[in-house]
Amino acid sequence: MTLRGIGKTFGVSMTPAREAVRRLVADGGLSLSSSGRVSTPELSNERLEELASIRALIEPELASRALPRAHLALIDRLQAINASIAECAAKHDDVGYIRTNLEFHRTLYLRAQAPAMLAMTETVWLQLGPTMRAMYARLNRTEVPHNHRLIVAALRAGDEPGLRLALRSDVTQGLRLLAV
Amino acid sequence: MTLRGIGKTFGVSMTPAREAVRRLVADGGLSLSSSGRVSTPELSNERLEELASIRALIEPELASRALPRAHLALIDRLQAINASIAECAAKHDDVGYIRTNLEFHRTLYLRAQAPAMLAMTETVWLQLGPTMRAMYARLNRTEVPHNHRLIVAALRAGDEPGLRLALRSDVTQGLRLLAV
DNA sequence: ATTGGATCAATGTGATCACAAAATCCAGAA
DNA sequence: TTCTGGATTTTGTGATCACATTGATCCAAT
Repeated sequence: MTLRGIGKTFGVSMTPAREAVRRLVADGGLSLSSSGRVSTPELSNERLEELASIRALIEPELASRALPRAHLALIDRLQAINASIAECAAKHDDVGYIRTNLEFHRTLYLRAQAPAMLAMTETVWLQLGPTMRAMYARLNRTEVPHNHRLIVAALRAGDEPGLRLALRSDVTQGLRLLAV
Repeated sequence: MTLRGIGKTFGVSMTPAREAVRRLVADGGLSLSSSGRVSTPELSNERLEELASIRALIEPELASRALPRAHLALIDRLQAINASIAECAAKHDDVGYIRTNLEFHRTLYLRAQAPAMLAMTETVWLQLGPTMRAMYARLNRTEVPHNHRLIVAALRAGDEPGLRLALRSDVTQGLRLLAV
């Protein structure tokens, strides 16, 4: 990927392309080598564990804050997203699976009215992006994650401890698969 | 603050200055209005509470991870930093107080070997920067925070629950002062 | 055929320019 | 004195350029 190429792709000059790339680098979504060349960052196992821990810390908190504001329409919408996830899993559409999976989380967290936490979480997602992609590719999921159903159930029941636990499991589950 | 002015200050052109500013904006340290003008972001009480919550979530975790690696030299160094904090407090040097205060935390967290968490925490600090400045200015501290002494004591004793509690208190203490 | 270096193309960085939009300023009138 | 409206300056954005550095390619010698 070259700056000039990116610029030409989007019909702009080098300057905006450079700025966008630098922002991605600043957020950790891309890493730039010593010579300024960009590449997808290689995540060590330690860093992965760290990022998963951050998710495990923040996302249950976001869910807790969303819980009192979660009305029925939201829960139904989450269930619909789960259906989409199942669909992607059936079609072996990895990138769709990941995208709808994150959409599930984001939809829930948007209700938390905590933009800073959400932004932080999305930064972590961005950094996990390439690795998640590689991970789910060799996983061959075939159904919606069990924890997502637990999350919806806990929301319906207003069960905060159960919600936090389900989220923690859902978030750290991916790591366990990679630790093999 | 103008881009051209910043560039001239550092002896560079507009381009690097612009890039630096945009990076600060991306990290939340500055906010840019609709017309691209930069300004120090106005933190609402809700956002402040949120940022404090993030600190309360991540920083005890960082301290926990640093605890098993904390040798005596580190603890002595933390105590020395506490002395510096007391010095700044005595001289009513607000910005020095804040800086050494954060240096205390960063010194501890560096031992955690968790760069992603540390980066995340520093992002939060960056966002809190202007508000902390205003807060401590009208506070007129005169001595080192009690919680810092508790932190050092917990480190010496290897008391993880105490360490987490002390950190949580130290981090959320500032918020309480502002909620007045 | 392989390897070594030398040349060359390509890319990122920083500077400068043109332009549009926004802010400031100044004059004039109520 | 204060408000208003236009003119001027300022400022951010995007484009283009010059340059240094890096990676690649190619040719020659073993």
